[in-house]
Amino acid sequence: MQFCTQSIFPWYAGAMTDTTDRRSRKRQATRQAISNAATRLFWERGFDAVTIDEIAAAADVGRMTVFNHFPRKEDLFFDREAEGRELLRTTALHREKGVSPLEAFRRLAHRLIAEQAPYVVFSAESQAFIRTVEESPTLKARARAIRDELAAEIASALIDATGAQGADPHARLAASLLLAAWTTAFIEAHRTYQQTQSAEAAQAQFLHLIDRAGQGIAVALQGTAYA
Amino acid sequence: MQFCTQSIFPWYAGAMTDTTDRRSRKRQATRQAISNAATRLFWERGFDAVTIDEIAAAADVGRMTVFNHFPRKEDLFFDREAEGRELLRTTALHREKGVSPLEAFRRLAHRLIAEQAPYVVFSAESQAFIRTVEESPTLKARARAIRDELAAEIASALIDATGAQGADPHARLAASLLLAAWTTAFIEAHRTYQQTQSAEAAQAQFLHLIDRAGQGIAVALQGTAYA
DNA sequence: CGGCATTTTGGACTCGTCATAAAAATAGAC
DNA sequence: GTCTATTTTTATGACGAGTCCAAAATGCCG
Repeated sequence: MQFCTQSIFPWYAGAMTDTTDRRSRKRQATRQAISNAATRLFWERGFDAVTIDEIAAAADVGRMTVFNHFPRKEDLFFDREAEGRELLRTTALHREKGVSPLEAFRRLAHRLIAEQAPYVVFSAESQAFIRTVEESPTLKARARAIRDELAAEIASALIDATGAQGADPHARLAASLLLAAWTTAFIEAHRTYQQTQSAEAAQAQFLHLIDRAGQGIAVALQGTAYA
Repeated sequence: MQFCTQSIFPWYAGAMTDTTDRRSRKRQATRQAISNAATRLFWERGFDAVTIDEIAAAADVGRMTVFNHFPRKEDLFFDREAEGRELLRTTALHREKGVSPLEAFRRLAHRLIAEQAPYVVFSAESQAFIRTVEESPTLKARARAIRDELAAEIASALIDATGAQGADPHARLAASLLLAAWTTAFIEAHRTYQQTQSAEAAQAQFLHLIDRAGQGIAVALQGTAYA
């Protein structure tokens, strides 16, 4: 598990790959050791101030082993991409009858908040997480890249979900607006939390912006299969 | 002038800094030489395949001189940030009476298309420009960063333009949605151009998406000073 | 010409990333 | 248990972007 999982979302730790044989278990163990060491160091000194060599040394492992498990340094920090991607895709695909994809995403936001899902938790720890990202140009760049990857995923999911023909530009517009809205809602909610130290206020801000943007995007996508 | 200016928007070349004394002139000359060399090499082999050393050698200049004029390698490619930023800011600030900021941006899009402004030109050359960016992870990352910088600029301009108090989250939501819409419109228009080889079709696609998104964003920002 | 500021330059250094090959650990077959 | 094949780890070396620093070249002005 990586920084964000360990520090912010501890309840997700461990047990995600089948560890049948000893080889897989050992591999997972070293991976874990590397991630733990990286997490601790990042937490102590920030992302950019920690070198791969230090992580390797702290994990008592060769430098190449680190790259073996985590192709990029940023992968030691952001590790929940796949899950988020999957969540978004299933939201678009498996939805109740008569609910538009856009409405499904709006409801997802409300559900995540209601369930206190890790993605939309506002706490001192999540604040530290945000700050760590903000302080590192590398992590900010990666965050932007992930945002675009998620937008592409949503666009593809929208096309798959509706089977719309020739409406790809609209799907990509919808995805782009959706991601922009979610990102902004998330950031602004965190800003609110930082100012008020109230998780409730932050959640309210998040949902307020999601709903506002949702209404607008629905109008923008009027006449398409997505709204 | 850099890659995009020289190759895509040649009519903007030259004459942007006052060259009173010989020192400034020489400095500008070396800067130009570096940029020209970089432009040619990027054009020939793509961005990532060219090293700073090669650029320096081609410009007959020391390696450090390159970094002296262009702090990052990407700055040799993207050089029109400031102008775009200024254009967006003035659009938000100096607009006709009774025209909302959002509507001002919509009209700007139509005006740029009508004037065949460099930003929204669709041609074989602009296509090559896009392709060069797409093929380089570094340039894609920089493009994303610029997008965020422009969004921040718009948000600040919106706040300045309306003098709205305590509505900053809405301003940032508006800016974020606006930039997402423009980016998508631009990309989709280029995609259309690539498929149809018709600049008219591309322009139509661009304006269609801008207008669609514009209507939606107006709804999203209903009740604020921005819509 | 000679002092002064700016610009240019070379060299050494850090860090992330990649390629390669060797070494170590492990699983399976006998 | 031993041998072999596969996987995993490791060391080494290289490359390129970016930074620091001190020295050298260049233009400016008295």
